[in-house]
Amino acid sequence: MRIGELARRTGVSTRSLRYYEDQGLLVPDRTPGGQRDYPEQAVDRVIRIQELYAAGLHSKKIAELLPCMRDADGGPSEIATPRLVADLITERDRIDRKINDLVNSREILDQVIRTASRDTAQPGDDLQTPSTS
Amino acid sequence: MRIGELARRTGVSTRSLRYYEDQGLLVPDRTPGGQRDYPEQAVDRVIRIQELYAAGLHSKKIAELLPCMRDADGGPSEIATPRLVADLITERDRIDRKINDLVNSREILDQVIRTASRDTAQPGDDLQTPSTS
DNA sequence: GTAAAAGTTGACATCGATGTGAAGTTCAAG
DNA sequence: CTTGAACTTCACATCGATGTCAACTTTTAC
Repeated sequence: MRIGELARRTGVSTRSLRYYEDQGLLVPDRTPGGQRDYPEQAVDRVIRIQELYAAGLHSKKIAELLPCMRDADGGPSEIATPRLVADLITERDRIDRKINDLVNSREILDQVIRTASRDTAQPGDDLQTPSTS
Repeated sequence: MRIGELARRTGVSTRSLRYYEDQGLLVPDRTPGGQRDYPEQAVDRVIRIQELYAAGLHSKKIAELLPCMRDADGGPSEIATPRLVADLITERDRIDRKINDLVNSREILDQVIRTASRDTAQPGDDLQTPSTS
């Protein structure tokens, strides 16, 4: 498929898709005319890339990581080098800390919300507060 | 206390502390000579500010939020306006999504780590993988 | 009083994914 | 063949907290 369709189907801008190529994350074939031609499998990959970006990984680390992940089409996945594994463990720890921070901040926010909701509640207000789970 | 001590005690750079003042997050008194003079309570506040930054809130939102939080010294906390509460609920939802994303990514990372550890394990390697909790 | 340490303001730099706009090319449909 | 949509490359802009450097002032210690 061409870049426009991939963008539509993943919700990622064409600008970003080209950037991913630049970073070596997703290198498509080219049509005779020079346009990008992505395989069906690119959709999943783009989504995975976005997830890893969301986790705070940088392009370079993602580029190293991707070949070590089993693709949906089951290509042979490379084995991470000890060097990469060490990096990933560092990242995992960072993510763990981040999750803890977020849970903590969420609690803080929620407390303010609950306080305000209690103190300003009007008859008919919905008093439900979503559970933390 | 002066800015250097506050920086040392919170682990936040003096640059950032001045920036917080600029954003109206933490406005200290001044000594006759013009130097910043922070109350003891500033330590807690700086930490809280950092937590909120870590949660992805921007200065402006934090500035609105801070007066609504009960201080350690128990000053009277303002009640959040309905407008702010709506914003905070949006932020809380965003944080919830972010937490879910992170947990997901953590799992992905962990899988690669576990796979590599299994496939490259040497006699004597520590096979423990920290639990997700 | 003098020097060093710590403070002040102001300006400019950084990082990295993404937005945006220009100028030109390819593709698809009439 | 022609037209417009979709694509190409290239360049520059953005956002926001923080780093960094310069020139100057205040505080502290001797």
